[in-house]
Amino acid sequence: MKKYLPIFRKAALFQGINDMDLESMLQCLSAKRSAYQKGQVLVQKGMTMSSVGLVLSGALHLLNDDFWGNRTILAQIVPGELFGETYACVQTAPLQVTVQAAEATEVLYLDIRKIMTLCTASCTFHARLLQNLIFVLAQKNLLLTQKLEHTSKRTTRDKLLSYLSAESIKAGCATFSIPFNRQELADYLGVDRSAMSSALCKLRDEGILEFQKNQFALTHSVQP
Amino acid sequence: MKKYLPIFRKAALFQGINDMDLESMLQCLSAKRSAYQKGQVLVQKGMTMSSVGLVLSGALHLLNDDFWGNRTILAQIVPGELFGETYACVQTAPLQVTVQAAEATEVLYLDIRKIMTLCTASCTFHARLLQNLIFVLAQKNLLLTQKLEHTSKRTTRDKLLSYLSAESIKAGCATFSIPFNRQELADYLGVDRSAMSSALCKLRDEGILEFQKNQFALTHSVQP
DNA sequence: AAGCATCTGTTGTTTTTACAACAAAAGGAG
DNA sequence: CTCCTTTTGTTGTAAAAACAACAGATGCTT
Repeated sequence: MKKYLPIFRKAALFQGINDMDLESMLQCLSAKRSAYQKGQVLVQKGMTMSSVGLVLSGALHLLNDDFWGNRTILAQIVPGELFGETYACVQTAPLQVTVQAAEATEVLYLDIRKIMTLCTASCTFHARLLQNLIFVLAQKNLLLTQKLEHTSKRTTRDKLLSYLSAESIKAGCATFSIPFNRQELADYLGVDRSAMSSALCKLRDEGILEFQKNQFALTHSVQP
Repeated sequence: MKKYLPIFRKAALFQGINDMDLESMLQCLSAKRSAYQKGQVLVQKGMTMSSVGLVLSGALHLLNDDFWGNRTILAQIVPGELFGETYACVQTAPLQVTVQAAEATEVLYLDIRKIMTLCTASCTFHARLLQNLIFVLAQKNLLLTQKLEHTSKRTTRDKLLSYLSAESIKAGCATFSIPFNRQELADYLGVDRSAMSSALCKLRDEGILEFQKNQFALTHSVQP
């Protein structure tokens, strides 16, 4: 593991931790190494992660393939960087992305539970505060990722369907209300209000959804 | 402060912390309360934050106004939720958003340094690990926010200018290279590759930028 | 109830995009 | 060097969006 010291030294996760501490820490965290070939999929969209991945060599791509096969690169992960930390911190959330090796890549996996649990319970609620902050940041990550998933759709229609079906799923009900008026929704989706209004009414005319004010109902199951 | 207990109980930041601990903790963290009127701006884009804001009542909007006045609502913050935590955790990063009161709103500010510093130094590098994880998550937040800023532009041309000028600033140099080929860049920006290629060449013909392969140079200062 | 401001839907025009199909350039392997 | 693959640029067409201007609906205040 020593040959990766240059990577560890520049890794954000290990800043301020010296080489000696590092080695014992890696054992303590039960770090495990894996290697992948170019194009190989490390984790599939929809799965969950219980550990954080640290790229040792090569590069990864975070991909978002939609239903029709449009592929969006959300990010590129290079040596020293992490992936999956958001989903490891919010284990109830299934991966919204697929992780693929952009080239031959080595990865070090660290168990998130061992990272989060402070050895000595010195100041209980202060430690809890840090854990909560981590959770908040990870969840905000998810919100941003979700918004990106909506706004990355090519047409206003698809942006609407992506957003509304996500809201529907979140509400656990075909009928739901949204926290935006039309102008705010248009701003959120990054589109023109009047064009969005047209698209909305067209969807209603096609019988795909119903609405009045900010109460919506998806009447057909639609692939976002 | 007791009247906000229902808010505190459902606030993600305070999960797993009981009411008694909470009160002493708030003093320990030197929490400070402020009130705002509808439409009032709490923090302006470009500033920095040294504390985290917790909304007690009302609602906030995170706004992104671009150079020409197009306004995007990045998020809505309701009671119990935080704002500014990303920028408080990465204090070198100036706010990319403006925080505005969507209605009359009360906010509780918590000093981030007091949150991050564990009272007893029990397991030094483990605590450091948590701090680093927080930093990583906050920075990923920034990356997602930046991508959103690019992709929320209405035209391919503006998306390109937004992205390239950001890369230029990041490189600290008018000439810089990007980590994508054309197809990957198009995927990242969520646009069609060939249309993007056209837009790129048009910008070159107009003398706004030069490029060969993934080496770019902005020849005029352009407002993204 | 009347008046006013805000929100929402409608329509037509212009601009921009996605898409497709192809041509040119660059890079690698034998 | 030549063949082959990948990448990048070009062009034309059909679809979609932005924009602007307006009309109807809704809600609030007086």
